[in-house]
Amino acid sequence: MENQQLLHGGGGDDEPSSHTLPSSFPYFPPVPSPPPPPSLSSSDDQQHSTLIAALQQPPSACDNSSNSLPPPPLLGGADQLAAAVAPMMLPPAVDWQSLLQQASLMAPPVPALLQHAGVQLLDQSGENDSGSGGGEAAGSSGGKELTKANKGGAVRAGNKKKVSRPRFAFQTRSVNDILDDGYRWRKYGQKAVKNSAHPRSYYRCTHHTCNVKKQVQRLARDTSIVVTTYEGVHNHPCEKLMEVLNPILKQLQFLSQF
DNA sequence: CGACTTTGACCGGCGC
DNA sequence: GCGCCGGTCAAAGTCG
Repeated sequence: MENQQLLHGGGGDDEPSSHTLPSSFPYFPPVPSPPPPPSLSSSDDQQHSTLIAALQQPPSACDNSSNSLPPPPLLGGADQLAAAVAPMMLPPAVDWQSLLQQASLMAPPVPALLQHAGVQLLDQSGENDSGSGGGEAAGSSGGKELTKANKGGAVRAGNKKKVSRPRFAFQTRSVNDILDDGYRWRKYGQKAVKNSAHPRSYYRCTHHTCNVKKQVQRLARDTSIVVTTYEGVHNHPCEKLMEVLNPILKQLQFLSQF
């Protein structure tokens, strides 16, 4: 698991549904020269042959949870930030705490830092709905007040059509299903998926104002590969990230006084 | 006791 | 119209 890899590949019938992410997808910070889009091959064989992009980040201090997956994104971000900032003399007036909080809000750790790590996301999707980002909080308001008659698919129907939200997926090679991305998730469902011996699990961010969801599923053909699909944008900072960064921030603030 | 997981049921979308 | 499928709900169970 230490050699967990982040993989990239095209869509397949045994993978979570996914689509090409529009360039305007707000999840990611601007990237100077975006990597070529994943070649979405319809061929199942080719699909696996496109698995690439081994993660080059060191294991994360942020990864202290039950699962052994390094949350590369988080750590990479923290490390990179510290490495970039530490050598500089910092003006004491800078509010690093709020800066990082903003950064955390604007660029959720997983996708953004994956890109920092040189990893191509396997599969990014999101038919830009107008409510990405801030819209997530609004979207969460309707969910809890569903009557029994409205449960299930009625949620989507109630919001007009199928409400598309920012989505992206990536593959990791790991024995653990759950990728510790620094956020807290609550499992709310599990379904057997057609053509796959492994069920798909559904998780929701436990933050009360956040309605981000993710799906976790193993590939049918290569059970060592876990496909994680995120849907939505966190509207709150990553708790674990802030935990990791707080000591660094304090040091930086201290050093910046000289 | 609260937070979380499990699991069967329910619902809408979609293809035939 | 019907049946399959994916996604979600919520009660019951589990855990710390």
